[in-house]
This record gives sequence, structure tokens and C-alpha cells, in this order.
Amino acid sequence: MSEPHRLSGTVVWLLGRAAQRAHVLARDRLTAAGIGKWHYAVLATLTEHGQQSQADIGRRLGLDRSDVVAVLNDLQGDGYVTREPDPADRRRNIVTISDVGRTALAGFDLLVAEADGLLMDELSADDRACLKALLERIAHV
Amino acid sequence: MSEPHRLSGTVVWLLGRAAQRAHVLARDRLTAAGIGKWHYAVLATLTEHGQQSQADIGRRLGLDRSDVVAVLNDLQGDGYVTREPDPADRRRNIVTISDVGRTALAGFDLLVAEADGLLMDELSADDRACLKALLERIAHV
DNA sequence: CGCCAACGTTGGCGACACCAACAATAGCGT
DNA sequence: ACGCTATTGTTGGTGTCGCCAACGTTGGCG
Repeated sequence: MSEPHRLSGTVVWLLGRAAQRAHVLARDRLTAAGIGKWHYAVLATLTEHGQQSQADIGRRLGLDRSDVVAVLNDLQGDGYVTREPDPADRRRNIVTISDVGRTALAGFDLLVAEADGLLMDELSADDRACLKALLERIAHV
Repeated sequence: MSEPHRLSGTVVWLLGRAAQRAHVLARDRLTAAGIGKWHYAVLATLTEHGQQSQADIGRRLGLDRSDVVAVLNDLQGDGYVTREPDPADRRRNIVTISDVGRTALAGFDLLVAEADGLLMDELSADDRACLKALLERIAHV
């Protein structure tokens, strides 16, 4: 029998608090670097899965098509990505990460890794691996 | 050496995804019951820590004073809580949960527990306890 | 008594997620 | 070949949510 009315005992609540802390930790560093979290996510998926269309990016990240447009506008303005129409399917835009974007992403990775470290300040290496493994099993969208 | 550009490898990202899933899981059920997540949180803290002022509630939950007002307006309208001026400090309002609110909270607890269960669908009891323990250590606001 | 701090309340602002519509294009069945 | 439907990129709008500013009221303190 679960003790009644223990708010801090529910995982949904703990997840929310932890995620909020993680979010500000990462966002502070990324905004200081001039980008948002979605900009980072798009750059990361572009290196993970190679060039792809805007709709693919949105589907993979769970981001709306219209929001993908805004993010790519910024990334293109910074020279991080290039947009060229797909000759095989002229509806699509092939989005490719540039060399500038790749080196920039390397720096962003350090910032996110730093946020990860600060978030799990008081956790051992084993605990961190365990937490990551557990999260991967429940993060399935 | 961390493999480069692995978005899914960062804990901040995994936490965000997991928290989003947990959020919709809990919110769907709570909104179906006619309340929001903050309403549930306020009711829970009122039973956990007894009657308290609005400012105390806000500080404990990390919620802005102005938002506490709106939540309490709803809860008071539903008869879940009562607001009476503190005779000892006439700036404060003593917020007390009513019997109706207590029974309602019992029902909400079931909904949140259900969300917890669905969230950790494929996790054993040991895994759930481990995850909860780890989250408690990094959820520190 | 005078100054500062805290409380509850109102209003607003910016970020963000989501949805609707549209033109252009592709695919597909007949 | 043609019509119908689906997809893509894009624009614009809308609702929600967290956060902040201001104000009147009240308490505490020098």
C-alpha cells in the first residue's frame, strides 16, 4: 500500500523536477552560446543520421514542421546548415550540416556534457550509467 | 572519451523526453478529472505539511505567488480548500484543505499512480525503486 | 514614528507547443 | 492521361505556461 498523498513519492513528479533542473542547466549554457535547445538537437541529428529533409528532422525529434522552419532559418543564418531542394523530390529540402556547423556542434557538446556533469554532481559513474540506462527504457516516445 | 554528437546519450535529453512522456501521462488523467498538475501539487502539500500560507505553498512547490492565487481560486471554487485570513498576521491567508478536497485528492492519487505505472511499464519493482532513488538525488532544486 | 520587508492580487510579457491553411509537388488508381 | 489524395515547406495564429512589475495592505524594527 503506497502511503497516501506523498507528492515527492511519485516518479512523474520527481521526473518533472529533475528535468526542469536539467533544462535550465543546459539552456543557460546553450543560450550563452547563442542557440536554443532545438538548434542543438537539429545539429546533433544531422550528424547522427546524415542529411535529411525538414520533415524527417521534425518527425525524429518530435518537433512541429513549422518550428523546424524557424530553427533552420537561424542555423542557416549562422552558416551551420545548408538548404538545397531535393532533385529527386522537389517538395523536399535536403538539409546538410556544414563544416562550420560541425565544429560549432563540437563546442555545444562540451556545454551539454558540462550540464550533464553538474546535474549528476553527487552520483558515481556507476550510478550515472544506471540512471541513463533506466531513462532510456522509459523515454520511449 | 564520449562518442561525439550522440544526442540520445546525454542525460539532459533523456530526462526531457522521459519527463515529457510522464507529463502528458499525468496531465491527461488530471485534466479528465477537472484539475491541473499544480492543483494536485497544492492539494498534496496541504495534506503533507498541513495548513499554510499561500507564500509557503509557492515557495515549497517552486510556484510563483501569482500562479498560486489562480490555482487556489479554482480549488476554492470546487470546495477543495478554504482561505481564511490569519488572525496572527493579517497579511497572510491560511489555506486549509477540506474534507471534500481530501477525498478528491485520494482519487487524484490513484490517477497519478496509474500514470506512474504506465510510465515504468517495462521496469521491474527493483528498477522502479532504483530509478526513484536516483531521481531523488538529482531532483534537488 | 518612519522605513523596509513580506503578503495577496492583478495585469502583462515572452517563450513555447500546437494547429489551420495554403501553394507546390508527388504518387497512385482507374 | 487524368483526377484524387498525401506530403512538404511555409506563414500565421492561438492557447498555455512560467516569470516579472506594480500596487495596496500589513508587520517588524530601528
